[in-house]
Amino acid sequence: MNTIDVALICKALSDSNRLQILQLLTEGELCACELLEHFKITQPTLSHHMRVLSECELIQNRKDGTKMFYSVNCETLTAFRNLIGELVCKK
Amino acid sequence: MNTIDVALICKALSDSNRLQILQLLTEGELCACELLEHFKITQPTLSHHMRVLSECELIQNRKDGTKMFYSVNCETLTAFRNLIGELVCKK
DNA sequence: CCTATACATAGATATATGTCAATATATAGG
DNA sequence: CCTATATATTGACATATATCTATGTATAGG
Repeated sequence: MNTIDVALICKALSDSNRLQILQLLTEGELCACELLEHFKITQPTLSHHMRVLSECELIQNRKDGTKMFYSVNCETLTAFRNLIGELVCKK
Repeated sequence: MNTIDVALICKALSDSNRLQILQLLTEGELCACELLEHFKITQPTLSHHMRVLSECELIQNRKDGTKMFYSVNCETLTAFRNLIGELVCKK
């Protein structure tokens, strides 16, 4: 993961709705309909946010019947967390 | 620091130039003219980026003669790093 | 089949953003 | 004072983004 990848993930997390979605998903898998209940946005807007989070590979999805279940992509999140963790103030 | 603050910092770091600026500044204080040498952008564009980084309090500045020296705001960076560090995949 | 549910896509709109050229401001040196 | 250097500000422009309404698609149940 390089600087551009990290910037892309930061962009995905630069919206507070998406940041909260990721926080919710770290607790476990949720379907779009469950996520939607937590926000004051419409279903298409949530769908847009899920796409943004998917495109930078922060989350993955699984279809079950009519429901789409989303979960954290642990590999990407861990790599991102580690790179941000290296931003240490050397004073 | 709440979710909105974290999202604001992520937005500041969603540009790869700004992310690299922060990385450079973690190594120590630099003036704008020194920072400018690292990028293929004009001076006004750099000035704009420094303002964005300043507005979310990721960096601070100090004037010395005609030069403006920038450095990391350790308190903000540490708080941000810790909050991102809490985004752990619970599988 | 028909309908309801869950989700995605398309299109529109207002706003934000990254960039530059041009200009303004401030300071140091002679 | 005048000039050079360093930086900030302004204004313009093209692009991206967050959001909505309307519509399409797929699946489950009767």
